[in-house]
Amino acid sequence: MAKDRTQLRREEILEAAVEQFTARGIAGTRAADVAKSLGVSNGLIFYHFESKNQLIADAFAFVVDHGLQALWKIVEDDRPPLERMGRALSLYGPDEEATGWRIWLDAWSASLRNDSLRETIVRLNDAWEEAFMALVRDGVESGVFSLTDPELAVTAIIGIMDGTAVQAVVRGQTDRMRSIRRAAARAVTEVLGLTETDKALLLESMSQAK
Amino acid sequence: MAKDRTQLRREEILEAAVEQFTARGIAGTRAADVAKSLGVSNGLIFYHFESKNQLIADAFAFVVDHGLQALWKIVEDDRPPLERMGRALSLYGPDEEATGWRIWLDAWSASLRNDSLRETIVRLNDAWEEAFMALVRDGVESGVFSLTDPELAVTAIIGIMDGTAVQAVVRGQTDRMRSIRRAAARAVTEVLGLTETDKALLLESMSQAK
DNA sequence: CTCCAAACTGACTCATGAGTCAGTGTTGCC
DNA sequence: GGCAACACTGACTCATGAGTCAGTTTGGAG
Repeated sequence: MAKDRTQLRREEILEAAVEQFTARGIAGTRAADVAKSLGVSNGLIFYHFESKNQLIADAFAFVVDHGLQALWKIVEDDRPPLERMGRALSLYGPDEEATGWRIWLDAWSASLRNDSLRETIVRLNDAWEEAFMALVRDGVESGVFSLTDPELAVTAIIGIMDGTAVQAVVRGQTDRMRSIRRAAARAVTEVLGLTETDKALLLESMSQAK
Repeated sequence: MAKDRTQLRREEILEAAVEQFTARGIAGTRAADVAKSLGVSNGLIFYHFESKNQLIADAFAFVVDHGLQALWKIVEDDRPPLERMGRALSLYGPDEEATGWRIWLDAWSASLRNDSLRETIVRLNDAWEEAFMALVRDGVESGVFSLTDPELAVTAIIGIMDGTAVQAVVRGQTDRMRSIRRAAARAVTEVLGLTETDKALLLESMSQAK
């Protein structure tokens, strides 16, 4: 099932759109920006997508699908739970520039007026929850994590990560932000109920680049 | 120091603007909407505010100032720390409809392109951190909270609350949301290291309306 | 009461950007 | 190699909404 010409072009446009959204924000991106960045005509965008709103929704569905593929590769790996958790957390959490997260603040806001985008976001959130839940259960089963209520732990972890991301985007790279980031990482190890050795290990793997 | 005519009008406009932002979103609100809701002319908005961006920034500064006043009233009260924490959390956290939070998702996103708004948001975040820090210290001092690192606890609490708010806005009032909300509230009691009795008390006071 | 400055009006300009469409180029199938 | 069908172009329309401005009203100081 080789992707046909149209399919390839659509994906090219989606990738370019995401790039532009990241750089200019969703509202700040004109259809023409996407076209220009690909060296194609304005009209082509609307040849392949019904409207700008649809392009936005499709673009997010596209990144979400790719992100989730990467996530499941980590979760279903046969490495020890602690390492998988570290990898999942650094995939999820904001990097130093928080570039990847800017787009999500935009998406949250845009989802209030774009139902299909909202559905994509909920799908993403559900998947991450499920993934963290699987990881937490594995860790508890193998005795590395020590906690009583996985759901509570997962909610806390996701909340801490989202919250840190928001701060990271709004505050940028400041001293205050660096200390928040550290505190957040340590709070997660706390939630998981790790031994001191394992805390250090997790922090180590979280601070590594993807 | 009676507020003069101009000052009053400015505040009227700011209030109306916030109302409109909540209902239509920041990007979806036209200067004309604000004017219309007050029954004044379009031009008056620009007589009192230099630009729409400035109106946005000033409107947020306005709600922030009011919110923070309410916050400090709670923090500096002479009630026991547990009760003050409960009150602060229910002031901060999203209510059932999460209406109050929609505007913040918009604000985060808009702050990426509005520096003065960004500064307001950082000021707000700093103030909440300071407030929670004070509450946590008081609670630890009086022996009600049992935790080793206040900064870590505050980062976790704010993260959990922000994260829950994001979910609440995106998911709306669903069953999944209700369970997330419960898990989040309990995760906070966990972070504070409360006794079973105090956990129940805090949950009680958090679930009460403002 | 008079008069001036400040508050206010609303019709206007102007830039912007989504979406259209008539026409051109390209592919690959018969 | 001819001819659909599809991919693509780019100049165009059109709605929208921020911001302007010349003129009008108002309120309060003298």
